[in-house]
Amino acid sequence: MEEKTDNPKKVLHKDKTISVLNTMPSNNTIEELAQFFKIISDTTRIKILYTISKRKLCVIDIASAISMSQSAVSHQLKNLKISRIVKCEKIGKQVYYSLNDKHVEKLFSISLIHIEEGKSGRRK
Amino acid sequence: MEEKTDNPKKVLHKDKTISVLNTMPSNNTIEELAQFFKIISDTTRIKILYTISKRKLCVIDIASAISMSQSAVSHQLKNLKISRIVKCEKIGKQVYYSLNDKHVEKLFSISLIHIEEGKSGRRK
DNA sequence: TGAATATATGAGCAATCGTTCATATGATTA
DNA sequence: TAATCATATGAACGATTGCTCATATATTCA
Repeated sequence: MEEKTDNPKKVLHKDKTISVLNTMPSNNTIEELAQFFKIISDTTRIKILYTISKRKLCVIDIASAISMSQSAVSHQLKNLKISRIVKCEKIGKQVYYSLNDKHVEKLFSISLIHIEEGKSGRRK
Repeated sequence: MEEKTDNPKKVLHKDKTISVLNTMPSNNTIEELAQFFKIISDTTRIKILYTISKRKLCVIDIASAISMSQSAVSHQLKNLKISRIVKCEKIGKQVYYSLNDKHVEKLFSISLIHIEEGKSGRRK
């Protein structure tokens, strides 16, 4: 599961490619990076994160705010919780969810800048 | 394709959920955010981005550096190019790819911090 | 205790994704 | 021009994902 096809074939610039490997994180770290971006790459989860970014909310309020079913939201909250991006707190019958990671909002704002720049650069 | 199931059911705290909607980006923007995170949520693409982060490289050098087939890398470079995260420059037979987005490296470093913090918080 | 409410979860299904394989395209060189 | 090299691409296939539906669990309240 480490390396896929061992397919070295040819290298045009061996010296360059070797030096690149020094800055490359370990396979394990790359896998964690990918996993983290995957969790914030779904529109439902992004909406959930925005919804609870200001204050903690219970599941049906989140579902109502983003017009998704309770079940769908609950499933995604579970994923977000496993990834330690949200935390929850049970009060009576309700479970209140809130952000557990101060980095997510920063990632969103940086990425929105990226998106906006892409738009202005794409004008014809 | 805009709203999925229109399933309002009940709202426990209507005042809270309404105020949340003010900070929520448009559906279109959310979709673009999701698309952007999706493109950097694959290990092959992350490795490619790290590989070309220092200097531009041609396809087979990238493939060699990350031990993936030329075809797989070429397919993913196409995706990265469509998303405007990399740019390319043809010189003779080779096509040299490089980063087109200064934000990606920042996202990686912030995310690595998130991952590291997660690890230290998880100790028992 | 029983009904109602809030949340969680398993199964199933359609859609998306990333790879391989085969081959096409485009550029250089003998 | 023919052979070779670098890259791109379409089809196919397996794996993953996110939803719905039905139902389980847990808490409150009458």
